[in-house]
Amino acid sequence: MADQTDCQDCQLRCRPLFVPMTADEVAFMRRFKSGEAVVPIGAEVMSQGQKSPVLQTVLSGMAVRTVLLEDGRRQVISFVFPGDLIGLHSGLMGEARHGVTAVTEMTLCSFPRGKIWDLFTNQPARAYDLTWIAAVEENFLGETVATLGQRDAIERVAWALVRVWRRLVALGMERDGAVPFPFRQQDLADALGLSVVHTNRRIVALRQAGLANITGRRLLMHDHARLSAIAHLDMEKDEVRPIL
Amino acid sequence: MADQTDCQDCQLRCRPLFVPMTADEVAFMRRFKSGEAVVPIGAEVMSQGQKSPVLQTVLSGMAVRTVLLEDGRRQVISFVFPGDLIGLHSGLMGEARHGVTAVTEMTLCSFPRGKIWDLFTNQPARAYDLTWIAAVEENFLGETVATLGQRDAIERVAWALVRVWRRLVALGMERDGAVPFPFRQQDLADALGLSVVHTNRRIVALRQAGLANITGRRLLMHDHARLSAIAHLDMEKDEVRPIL
DNA sequence: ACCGCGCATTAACCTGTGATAACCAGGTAA
DNA sequence: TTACCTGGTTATCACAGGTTAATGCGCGGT
Repeated sequence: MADQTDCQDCQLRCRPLFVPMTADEVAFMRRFKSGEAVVPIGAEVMSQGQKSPVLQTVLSGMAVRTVLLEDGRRQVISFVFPGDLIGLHSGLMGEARHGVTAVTEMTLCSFPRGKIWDLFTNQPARAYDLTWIAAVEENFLGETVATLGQRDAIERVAWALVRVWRRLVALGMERDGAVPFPFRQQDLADALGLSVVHTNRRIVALRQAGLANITGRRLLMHDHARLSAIAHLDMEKDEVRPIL
Repeated sequence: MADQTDCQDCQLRCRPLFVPMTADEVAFMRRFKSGEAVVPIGAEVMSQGQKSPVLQTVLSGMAVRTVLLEDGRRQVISFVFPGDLIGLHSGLMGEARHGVTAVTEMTLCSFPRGKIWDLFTNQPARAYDLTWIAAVEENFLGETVATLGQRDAIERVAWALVRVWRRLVALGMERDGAVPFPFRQQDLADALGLSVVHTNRRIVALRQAGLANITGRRLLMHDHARLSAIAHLDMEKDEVRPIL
């Protein structure tokens, strides 16, 4: 395991996006961590309807959280980025109600499910953070519901692009006005409740308006302010959040 | 405060819908509880954008959780029923991103925000439950996103009615094949991302098909199985959940 | 250098839902 | 009794977005 990241040296958790950990917490996480997993592009990190034996924090790579419907359609619940936690639901409740599929190769930091109780009894601060993470996620889903329920197509697409952009910028992944964008237009469409065709129409419109552009697996942001205005997202600084 | 419910005698938490509490937990909750609040019909339990000094469990009555958009439109994020927790977000993170408005008179069991930390340090089992509650809620919002993103109007309406029905039945509120339904069609429409007019068209269709009927602030369920099929909800037993 | 395949893009056509508006039923205030 | 208000119902018409299908294009494989 010489190639694994020691929590002590973990670059990810030091990003300003995340709440800093105390030395004590880092020490606990090192004991809590059971290993790392590498997931190839396109593979399922977690399958809908199954129990997951682990809780995982994304160290690198991206994924989509999806619900598969009986009739074959799917809904992308959310995009998954480095720092996000996977498996909390299935960890606490029974089986997972959604699946997680990697859209790039990913490395995951694994924590055994059996030790969660240990975390609650011995590390109240970490338990608090875990709840906080769940609350952040719930909050975000609330915004998603509002977007799908009330916004029209251009607004939805703009919203998704700005959300992805801001998150990756906060992670320090921006280079020359662009961030990685490994998602397909089909993923975007499934996330926004639109058809691929119409999603494409709207993306083209944004491109022609000179606001943003998706090309070569990258998202180029030309006018963050105007796009945010279309998305009805204010320009406030994103809040920090805990990381496991 | 002679008219307040003692946690010891609380009928609500004894419903089979909820995970039973140990005597020790009940004792803690009695100390944790700071009082009760009665909210009149139509009043705001919590306002969007404000800090809430308390965490509250609904003892009786119902509400809608809503997000107000700049342009005056609103999205109903979810309906709130007895046993639900209000204020977790604003309790952990800063201010609330959504508001809660009573659609009937409500009684709420209040817990001071300042004691949350106490809960995490001294009652790990209760802290675990709190996280569990957050996860259940998040899970439900995921289902909501899938519904708004992928379902058409009839399916959405059916979904909402079945969800409300099952929850109230689990709470023992069913009488003669009907449960209280204090929400307006406008609330339903705002929850499902439909116009009131179209929501009404679909409700009428369900009524004429003899599946369900909303009348006199009550929901009559005539064919739970068929309505569930339309809503793409399977007939499995609802899981239990913790209550604070 | 050519083939094949997954994605993006465009076009033509169709439909579910929204917007508007008018009307109705029941509750309540005077 | 009347007037008024809230919430539900119905009809008409327009359009955002869905559906289908054909075309283009870049890239890895042979």
